[in-house]
Amino acid sequence: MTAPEKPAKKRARRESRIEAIQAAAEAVFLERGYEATSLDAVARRANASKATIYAHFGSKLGLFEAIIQNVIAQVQVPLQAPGSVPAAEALARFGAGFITFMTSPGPLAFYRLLVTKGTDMPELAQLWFTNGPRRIIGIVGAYLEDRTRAGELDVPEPELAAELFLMSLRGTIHLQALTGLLKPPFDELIAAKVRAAVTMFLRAYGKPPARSPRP
Amino acid sequence: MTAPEKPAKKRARRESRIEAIQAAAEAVFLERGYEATSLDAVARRANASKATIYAHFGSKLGLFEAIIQNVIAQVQVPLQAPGSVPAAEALARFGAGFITFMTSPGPLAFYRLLVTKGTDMPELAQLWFTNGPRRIIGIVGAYLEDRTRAGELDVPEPELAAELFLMSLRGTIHLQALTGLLKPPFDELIAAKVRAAVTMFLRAYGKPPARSPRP
DNA sequence: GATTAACTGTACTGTACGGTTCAGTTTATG
DNA sequence: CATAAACTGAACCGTACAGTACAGTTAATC
Repeated sequence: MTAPEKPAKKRARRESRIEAIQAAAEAVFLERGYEATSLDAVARRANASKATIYAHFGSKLGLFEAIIQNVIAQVQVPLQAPGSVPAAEALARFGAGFITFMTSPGPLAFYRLLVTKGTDMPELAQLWFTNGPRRIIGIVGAYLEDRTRAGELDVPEPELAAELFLMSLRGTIHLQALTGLLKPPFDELIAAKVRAAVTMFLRAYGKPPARSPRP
Repeated sequence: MTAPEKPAKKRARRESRIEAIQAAAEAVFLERGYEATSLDAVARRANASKATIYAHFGSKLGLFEAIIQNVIAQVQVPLQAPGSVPAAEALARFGAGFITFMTSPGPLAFYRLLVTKGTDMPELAQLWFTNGPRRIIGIVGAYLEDRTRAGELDVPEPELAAELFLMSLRGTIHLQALTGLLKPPFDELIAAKVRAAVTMFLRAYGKPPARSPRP
């Protein structure tokens, strides 16, 4: 067996083309959805030719799956690691970060894609769920557990409580943003909703500073 | 002007054809999505001809919008009007009814349609939002307000609390069902989640029977 | 039973798109 | 500078589909 020995610059150019195609495809898929996206449009946007697309990705579906995988791998939800702030403040930051992310254009479009094509690609849907929602819930859950151990909160099932807290925020704002009923910016709306959710959460799981301690 | 005087049986037949087409179109649209639905398939399923479809609905988009409107008008979310049961029980029924509905096949498919085409038809999206989420939240909110007045609960902002409660249920189960990661039945999962949400809600807004009254 | 509204079935048009082919060009390699 | 890998651009094939046209049929009306 002779090793193919791919020369460096050839490989670099090749990958730069692949990246250009991926970037263009991501944009078009997110903007128009799977079915409404034509590979001619992708090629045009990438300054590439359809032949190259097919050489690298094999088919429209292949390209799509590569894009999805890529987006999942690259996305980073901005999660403020809480320093030494009160739980109310930390929760508010978690909540605001989460819902702001969920309602921003990219993630909204990605959510639409996943919701429509997810059933055809279970492994990718699973990957998304693990890397996205599950991971975020895990982070907040860990925080709740930590604060419970520290005596600041009293959360018997941190993971479950984290899910309820975060998901309660994915409420009407998300629905309205998804269906285009609400146009950005909705910072004030978000702030109000977060305040309400934190209040409810602390009424349930907080330890009131000095008055009426829970038995 | 001579009044057209539509005779009864002609009109009946006409409307029966329209209904057949609507039923077929609803099924195909829900199952395959807007783009992937062909009017030939709809015609076949309705035992109708494309000409008739176009005579009644004008275009594919026209048919689609009629279907959406029809579904919104006909849907009834099963909301148990709570009799004289404790709030915990009433909330559990509200919650279970809500999430069971949200994760059943028809509503899931409808949600997918709305999420992908909603931005193109703002009036219909608005109609859905008003007749669906907003209405349900209103019903639960009214219940919470009533129980608060009756002294069984202590909910300062009933509408907001209702939203948080219901939306917290639309959590991972809904996400997984949407993306095909979870196949029915998930009654046990739902029951567990509902129990958790009710517990959290009552910790926040309930009046503990005898011990440690809130100030 | 003649008239007519509504419908079916089929064939057709035009177009858009997934995928392929290929001739010619760019660009790194040795 | 000759070679070869990778790419472009454009033409092309087959198919699927929105929408139209129309000839023939069903069925209600008077």
